[in-house]
Amino acid sequence: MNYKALAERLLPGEYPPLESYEEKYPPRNLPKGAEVTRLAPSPTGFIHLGNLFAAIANERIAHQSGGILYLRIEDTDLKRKVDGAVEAVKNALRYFDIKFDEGAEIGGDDTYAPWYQRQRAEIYRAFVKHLVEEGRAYPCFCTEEELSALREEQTAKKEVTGYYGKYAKCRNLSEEEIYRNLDEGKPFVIRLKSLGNPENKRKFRDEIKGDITVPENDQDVVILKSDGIPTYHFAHAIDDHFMRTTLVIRGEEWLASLPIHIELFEALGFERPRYGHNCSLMKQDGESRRKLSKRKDPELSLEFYRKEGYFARAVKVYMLTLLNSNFEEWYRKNPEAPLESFKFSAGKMSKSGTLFDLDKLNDISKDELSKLSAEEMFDFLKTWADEYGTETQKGYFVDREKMLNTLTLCMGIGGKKRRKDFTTASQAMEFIKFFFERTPQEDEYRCDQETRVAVLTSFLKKYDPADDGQTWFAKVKETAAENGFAAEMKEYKTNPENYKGSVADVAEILRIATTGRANTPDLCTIQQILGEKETRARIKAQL
RNA sequence: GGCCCCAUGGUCAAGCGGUUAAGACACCACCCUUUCACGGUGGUAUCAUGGGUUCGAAUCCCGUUGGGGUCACCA
Repeated sequence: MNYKALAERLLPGEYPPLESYEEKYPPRNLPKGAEVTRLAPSPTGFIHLGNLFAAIANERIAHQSGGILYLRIEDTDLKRKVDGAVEAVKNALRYFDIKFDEGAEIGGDDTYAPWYQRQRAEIYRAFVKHLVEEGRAYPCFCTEEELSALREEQTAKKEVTGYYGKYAKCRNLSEEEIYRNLDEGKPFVIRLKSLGNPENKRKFRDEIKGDITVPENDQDVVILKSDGIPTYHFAHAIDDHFMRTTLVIRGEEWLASLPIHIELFEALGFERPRYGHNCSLMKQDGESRRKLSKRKDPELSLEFYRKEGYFARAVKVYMLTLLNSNFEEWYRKNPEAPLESFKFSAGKMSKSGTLFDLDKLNDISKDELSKLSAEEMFDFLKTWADEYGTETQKGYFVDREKMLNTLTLCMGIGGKKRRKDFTTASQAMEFIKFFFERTPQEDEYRCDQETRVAVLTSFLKKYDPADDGQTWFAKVKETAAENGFAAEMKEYKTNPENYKGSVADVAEILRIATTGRANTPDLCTIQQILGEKETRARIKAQL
């Protein structure tokens, strides 16, 4: 077989010599130990927590080693393309402070561009042509129908499915048959002529999983599709070589195709990058758990977290605690240190699937939010409200002074202990709402109407907006005593049967009457800020 | 089904041949309390299973079971 002629027929025309690509995309001039990592999404525009999870790992590893993180767009499949996707991905990641050094629409060093795989067609084809010339790749004319028939046959016979060995029909086509097919204008793909045998196992060192065994590949995988564009596997080998990637951190779902990638790198004569296959973020689905999916879990999209107003740093801290098990302890000891100063390590990444735990995220969110100053909170909430808030909510920010005071009170700034009442911007906006209007009753009074009216009436009689906190609370106690409630907690606890309840219950009645809720900051201060008129009006309305 | 990965409380997990098997979230109780929160203290709860190896196993080996991933001209 004249492979040279076949290659020319399959991929006609002059291609630059292979070495020229080595020169065009030279090894990077980086300090020793610097890692080059990448994020390589397909342009569906959809990005979820699992993607962020991997993104943070790649970003940390690149930047803490003095290396490079770049963005490559894997757009070899037109069906996946969505307009504006690259912008969407960049925005989502920027929100979480993932910064690229170079890549699609990033700017920076363009030595290794283009960053869209579709624009790299020539490089791929040059190397495919080379493989054909060497007899390591061949055209395949099988139709979709033939292929699926083959599948069924193999399934029925309980054999491994795929295009390999004796099932690789086109592998053994004669020269005449090939040219006849070509002359008839039959569409074709180009497949790798695999030399492997899955019975042979190889030791492989994975940066996350450690030593694993990998069977040799024997699948004659498609490397160039009938539209002349490579498949993921082939593009991966070419791109990660010429973009000089040193470490590929990618999802565990790729582990199964590692044998293909190993063979491809060897066939091309490239040194391969190191790999780390990270566990997927899982979701509880009824009895079992499964990996996060774009289709089934839209609520886990990054967009969802922005809409809810999750604090980016909190999400990042949570991801980091999942990513590196020693992070949490480090963070506890170094609460003030920038997150970047944590020594991230691929070897510390979990080997088994991790269930996403919203409770934990929420806890971290409260902590992170409680560290903000009133101004920082103002900015955080305003940014959120500008994009996602209602008109009413946007209005809260008009009177900056009032908003700042409100936040100061609601966050417990200046008090002994910071409050931690809300998890997200949208929750925060709900929480502070009673300042601007009495919220519709969220919590029910836990007493009968008669008691409530009696309590409120006697409080109203004593109420004086000029009272300071102590005097105010003394009056709450009096109100309690007058209505059969214990004024002192201790007294109530020793003889609960003597009372209807304690001063706490009275305070709750007043709180609900004033705000609509049982959970608010200091009630006395709230009433002061609301003013006498508003306070009286709100309470009277509850009689 | 074949192949590969994984296995410590409800969840995230420390542990690397000898520990009372850390810690965090959640849950419960109590304490603090000028109410709501915050905070503090304590508690419930884990080494999937069967065999080895060893004086000694959560830790090493093998089997079993269970969970996950993957088997496209998708990435």
